[in-house]
Amino acid sequence: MREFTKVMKALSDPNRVKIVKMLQRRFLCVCEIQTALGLAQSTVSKHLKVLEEAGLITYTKDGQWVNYRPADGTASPYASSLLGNLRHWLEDDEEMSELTVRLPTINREQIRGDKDIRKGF
Amino acid sequence: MREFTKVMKALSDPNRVKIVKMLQRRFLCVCEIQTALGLAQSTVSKHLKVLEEAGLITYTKDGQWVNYRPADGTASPYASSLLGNLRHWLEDDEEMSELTVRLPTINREQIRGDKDIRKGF
DNA sequence: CCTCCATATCGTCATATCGGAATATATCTA
DNA sequence: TAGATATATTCCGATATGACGATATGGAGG
Repeated sequence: MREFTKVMKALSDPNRVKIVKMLQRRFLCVCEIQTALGLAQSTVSKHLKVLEEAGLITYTKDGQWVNYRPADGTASPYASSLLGNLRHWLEDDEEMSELTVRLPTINREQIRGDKDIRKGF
Repeated sequence: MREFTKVMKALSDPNRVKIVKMLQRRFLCVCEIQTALGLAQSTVSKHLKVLEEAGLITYTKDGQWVNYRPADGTASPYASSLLGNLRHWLEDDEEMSELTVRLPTINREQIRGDKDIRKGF
């Protein structure tokens, strides 16, 4: 029961659903997700933890970056099923469409560059 | 998006999941659900409203009673899909098993009788 | 070792949620 | 109509959630 409700709760927040669906297009680091959603870095980090503990996503570390991607489904059958459905669900959602268009323009190098600009370099 | 997260949120509470799965066995009135779950009547009524607004359950009035049952699925494709999965999901769940055993012993006439006993009749 | 960068964690605030008691509403019955 | 019953709604308190800023951690490179 707890395992099931944990997956439901993880997917009951729009921003977390967006994260999952973005990751189904390509793996992303925290700062890329932060840029895409326009949230504080700490907020994104907590959302990712919730999704990971529900068995919906996983990650691998690559130097200073942490790359998140959808879980393979071995962690939770409920997560696995929902991940399958989410591949086609919400494809016509307006908020998601906008994100999907912007996603290819977002990358970690660009983000670093933007920060330098803000600092006056 | 909102339609989807509403279904997820509705199913993120253990008591609401129990209600849905009980209704998949047979239709129930509010007082029967109240007895099964051991919650206050107002609490059950509120849970039922959340489930109904998510498109997961529906009801018909029968005199003073309101009979709740699973929705037919036309309201929400997300609700419909989850209802399908919930028919087999959590069948081995311990909390659900206990409920399933007790469910046949619960009926509205018995509940009315119990109240009279408490009042000293 | 020191600094920078990406990420995680902590503290805090506003709001949402779940629970119950009390009350309102609606229906059946005497 | 009056009273009893079933359900819905309202009010309130305790806790959970989501947001942010500030701080801690950990790796990369000088």
